[in-house]
Amino acid sequence: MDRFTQLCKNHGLKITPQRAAVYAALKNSKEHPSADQIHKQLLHSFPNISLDTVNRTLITFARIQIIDVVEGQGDPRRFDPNREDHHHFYCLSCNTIFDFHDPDLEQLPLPEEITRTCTITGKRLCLTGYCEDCRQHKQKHQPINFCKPY
Amino acid sequence: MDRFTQLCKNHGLKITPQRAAVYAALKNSKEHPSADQIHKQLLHSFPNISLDTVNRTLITFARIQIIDVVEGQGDPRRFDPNREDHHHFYCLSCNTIFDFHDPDLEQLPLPEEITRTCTITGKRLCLTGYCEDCRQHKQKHQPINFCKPY
DNA sequence: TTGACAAATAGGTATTAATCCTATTTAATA
DNA sequence: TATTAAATAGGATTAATACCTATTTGTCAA
Repeated sequence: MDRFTQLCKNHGLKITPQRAAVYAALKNSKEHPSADQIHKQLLHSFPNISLDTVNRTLITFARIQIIDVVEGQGDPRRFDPNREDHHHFYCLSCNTIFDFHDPDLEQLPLPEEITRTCTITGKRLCLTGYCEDCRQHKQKHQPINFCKPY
Repeated sequence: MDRFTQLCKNHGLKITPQRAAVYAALKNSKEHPSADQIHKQLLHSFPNISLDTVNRTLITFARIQIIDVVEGQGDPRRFDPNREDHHHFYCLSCNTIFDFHDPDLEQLPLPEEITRTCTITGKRLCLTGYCEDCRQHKQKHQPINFCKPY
């Protein structure tokens, strides 16, 4: 039994050709693709596969924590008036984002390969979890995005 | 001349009552609000202000780097098959996200106040900038989101 | 102070991403 | 192989965002 089959069985998910194809497509990608990109790619092998199935399947995978949603994405755009060096904590329950500072982190040198090859214009540590108010009342919002837990 | 007026003048922007109100509303907020939230709030003082104006104004402010867009948000949702500890570099030009590892960062203790009061389920450093391929050809996509530069 | 002009706005329309709805199909189980 | 719950396709809906254009308004120079 392959790994994907095992994962589905562990979570009571049926093993469908569509699911296997979505999983394989994402696993083989280094692009951090969108549902739409995966859908377009799979249309070659599954001419009738729907975008909804692809999106729903990806979200299912994120909920059972076999893949992740890239942080923040898929949510309405939010703005930040604070231009000082700071970092973000995202509460998965109430969607609050609060700022924090971390002088140690600001000092931390970045990997040499990146500083050598790329131009860096911004740096932010993104923590996810449950804030002080919400830690007792988890899953109020059944977060899909930017979630480790579900 | 107040700070907002100064910033607008520096960038050749006209000082309009709408802009001043949007700027003040965001500056006074700790909520990392969306355009829609700011729009609703401003309707009390500007009964005719349009959502487009609020959104456009916020994006203008982000372009001149007096505010920021919260990382990732506003873009179509993208997925990540990599469940190991890793971090993300976002290229502002080609929209590539690539993974990198940083053992030092993984070791770094987080601020005690956060670990004491919150439950942390995820940790990711998000770097923005221009990747090796794009550093010569900046601004190909005129990034709005997650941008320091414009 | 006023006139000219470019820039910004309002409000309607269009587009895009994401989700919902429901009839049909399918995988799992006995 | 029959049953049943789960999953899918495909169309419809919603929500966020961007576009379009006539009108208004800051700005600047006379």
